[in-house]
Amino acid sequence: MLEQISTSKSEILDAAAHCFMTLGVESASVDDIAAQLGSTKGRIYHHFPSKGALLATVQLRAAGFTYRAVEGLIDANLPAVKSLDRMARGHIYEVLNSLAYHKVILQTYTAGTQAKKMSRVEMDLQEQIRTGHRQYEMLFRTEVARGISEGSFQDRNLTAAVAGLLLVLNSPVFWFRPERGASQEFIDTIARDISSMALASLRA
Amino acid sequence: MLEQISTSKSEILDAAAHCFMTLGVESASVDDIAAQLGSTKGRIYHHFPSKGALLATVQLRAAGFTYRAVEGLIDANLPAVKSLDRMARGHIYEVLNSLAYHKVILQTYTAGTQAKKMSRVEMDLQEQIRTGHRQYEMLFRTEVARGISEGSFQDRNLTAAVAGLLLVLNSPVFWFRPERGASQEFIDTIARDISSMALASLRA
Amino acid sequence: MLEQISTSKSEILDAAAHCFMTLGVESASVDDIAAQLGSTKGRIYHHFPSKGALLATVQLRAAGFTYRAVEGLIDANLPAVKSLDRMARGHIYEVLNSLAYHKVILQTYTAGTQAKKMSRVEMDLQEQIRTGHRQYEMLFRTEVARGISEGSFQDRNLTAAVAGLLLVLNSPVFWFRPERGASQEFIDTIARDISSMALASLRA
Amino acid sequence: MLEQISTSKSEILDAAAHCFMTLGVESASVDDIAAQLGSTKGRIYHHFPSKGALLATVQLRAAGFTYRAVEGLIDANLPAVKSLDRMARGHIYEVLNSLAYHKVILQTYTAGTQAKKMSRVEMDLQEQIRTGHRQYEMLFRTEVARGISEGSFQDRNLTAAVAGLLLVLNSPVFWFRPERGASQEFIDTIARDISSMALASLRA
DNA sequence: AATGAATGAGGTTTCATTCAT
DNA sequence: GATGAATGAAACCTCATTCAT
Repeated sequence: MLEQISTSKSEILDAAAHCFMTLGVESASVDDIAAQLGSTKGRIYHHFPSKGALLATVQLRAAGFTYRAVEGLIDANLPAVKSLDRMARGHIYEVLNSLAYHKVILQTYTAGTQAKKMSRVEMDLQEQIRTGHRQYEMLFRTEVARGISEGSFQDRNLTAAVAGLLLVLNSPVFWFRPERGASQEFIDTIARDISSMALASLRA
Repeated sequence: MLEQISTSKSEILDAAAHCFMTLGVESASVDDIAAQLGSTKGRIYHHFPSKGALLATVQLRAAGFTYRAVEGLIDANLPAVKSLDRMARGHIYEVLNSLAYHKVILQTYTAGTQAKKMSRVEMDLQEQIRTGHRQYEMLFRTEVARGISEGSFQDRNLTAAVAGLLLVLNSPVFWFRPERGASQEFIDTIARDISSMALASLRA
Repeated sequence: MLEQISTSKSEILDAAAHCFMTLGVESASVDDIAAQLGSTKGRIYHHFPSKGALLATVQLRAAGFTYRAVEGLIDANLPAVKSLDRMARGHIYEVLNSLAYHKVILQTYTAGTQAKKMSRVEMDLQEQIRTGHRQYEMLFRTEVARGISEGSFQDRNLTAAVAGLLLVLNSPVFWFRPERGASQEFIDTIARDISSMALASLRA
Repeated sequence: MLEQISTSKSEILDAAAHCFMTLGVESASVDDIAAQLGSTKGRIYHHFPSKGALLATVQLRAAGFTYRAVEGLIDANLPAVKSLDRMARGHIYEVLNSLAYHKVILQTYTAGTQAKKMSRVEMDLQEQIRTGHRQYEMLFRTEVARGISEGSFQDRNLTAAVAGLLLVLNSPVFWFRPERGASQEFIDTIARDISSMALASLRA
């Protein structure tokens, strides 16, 4: 899961994420991404077999970012509410930090469901993405379940509860504008408030 | 603001909303919409000057749906929590009822912000949409503010609180599948639970 | 040749000439002409079977304008140079007077030669136009020939000489801007100078 | 101003000029040009951003042809009449030599003036064209002015005189048919006669 | 590793024309 | 006499992709 990625590839992924974010996944052309890179399409096609594969790799990377950021924050010795608060804030910081990537994920979530034809490579990547997403969700699922059994949270359908939780944690993706130059203080406030709202929605 | 819309135009809007929802706003072609209508592109272009204008009109309609549904449910005589609960449920019912339209709104929210070139007409429509959105948000903002002053809600940044609230209320758009034939009972459960979670997230 | 034309038809022809002039024959759409008229395409198609027929009728009218204006100015009793000067000025005044129509003629002259398929009606009209044009040219041809035999003009190929003469007489069509509001005095100057240059080019 | 143009680009320009000439600027489709090239539209759009830009480049090239041909023929040591005669003949030879290009120029001169919406690139090219045209006109303007001061030409409005002069020099564009295989002798005759007529029209 | 030329499929849009009313 | 809806052909343009270098 932690593939080594070359500098050139990494640059391409950053440029792609930026373009997908600013122009939209569908509107951004491979030429746009090349222009952002300051080179030509050829470079991109040398490293990625198709636009779809490039997109999928961006999504995979985004998933990896939050997974690695949150994984280490889980603390089974703390009450679930405390542990989840750490995770929630970690998630939010990471989202704000690699916003372009997470905007891309969001778009693919909301886009049409009726799949267009995909190559084999793209289907494999999509499967990896789904697996990663399930694993990430499981991190939260476990802690929410613990919170319920500890009596801190209302005993609701786990799937719905976790979905709602993650939705709120991702909410800055909808409205945060990094180009306006947010202060660290502002970011801290956001992380604290959103985490607090998200946990409040679960409370008994 | 409540323009009369001809039957033919209305049919086109429904078909467009359906296609935008199932295929995605960008992927759905004008031909797809025409096929859904069982007629030709020409019919669409006779009534709408561009795909962008058609999309904007769909969005405007979606906004009108929830506005009209919720507007009448506000009750300033009730405690804010009660009034907001009525509004929240009304919103959810309307969203589930005209799901295609709201899926479209969601997509345009998450897509790229860096405008591609728009015609005059499209810019005017976008301005109308923004205005309508602000007005709708204001309905909730007022009641949330009242709830805070009544002491029922935590005193948080209003903008963030309302944004979070509406996001949760719109969450079914992400996962609800009407094609699976939801029972009225199920719909009632959804409306109740989501409304409850949304209000819980605001509570002091 | 002097068909009676109804008021409605005449209005349509004026609107068409105006649009053809300002937008170009190809760029001007039937809708543009209808808009200029303040009515809809239907009105145009009620009176003219096709855009091509409408164009041809405009051209025919333009030809008629100059023919009728110049015809009566010929004076076989005067020296050819004098007679031609009267004709030349008459032509220029008429061109400036119905500029839109003459701009249209010019465009069809310069456009591509490889005909697109024409309906029967259009071919008939085109034939009428060619006939009219030949007749009009003949008016000048006769007088130029007389001028040569009188020794006032250089003995050159008649066709080339008349073509050159008419080209110069039509030259204001290329650059005259009626919207700048030319004074009668300016118009008189133009008519005199151009006529003088045109005749000078023939002189022995 | 003398940009180097690749072979492929040059081929495209020739094909475009040919199609614009034979079919008319508006009637000729990009597909027609591609067919003339024996390749696909894609090739054209790889080199030129739009049909308008392609057209403008053709015009620019045409302007360059005559400018370079005539520039070196000016001889301030000769009487203006002689110098202008050299220029006039040079212009005519060049026009006959690159007739397709000059037919295109003519068409754009006579077409509608009310601009349809143009991209930035096209507007820049149009500006270059206008500048080039003014410079070319200036070459003749200077010599005509000299001719007037030398007493060889009638003292008329310079703008009108030069416009008339150039119109006559361009007149073969209206009627010359290269496909009929003109002999060198015929071409020489044309150049001599037209030059003589054009200068005659200026004479005192 | 990267470029630049070229392709072809598919997209949006325009527009002359027909037709029921 | 005139309108408004609808059509279908054809236009311009975009863009993911391939390939020779």
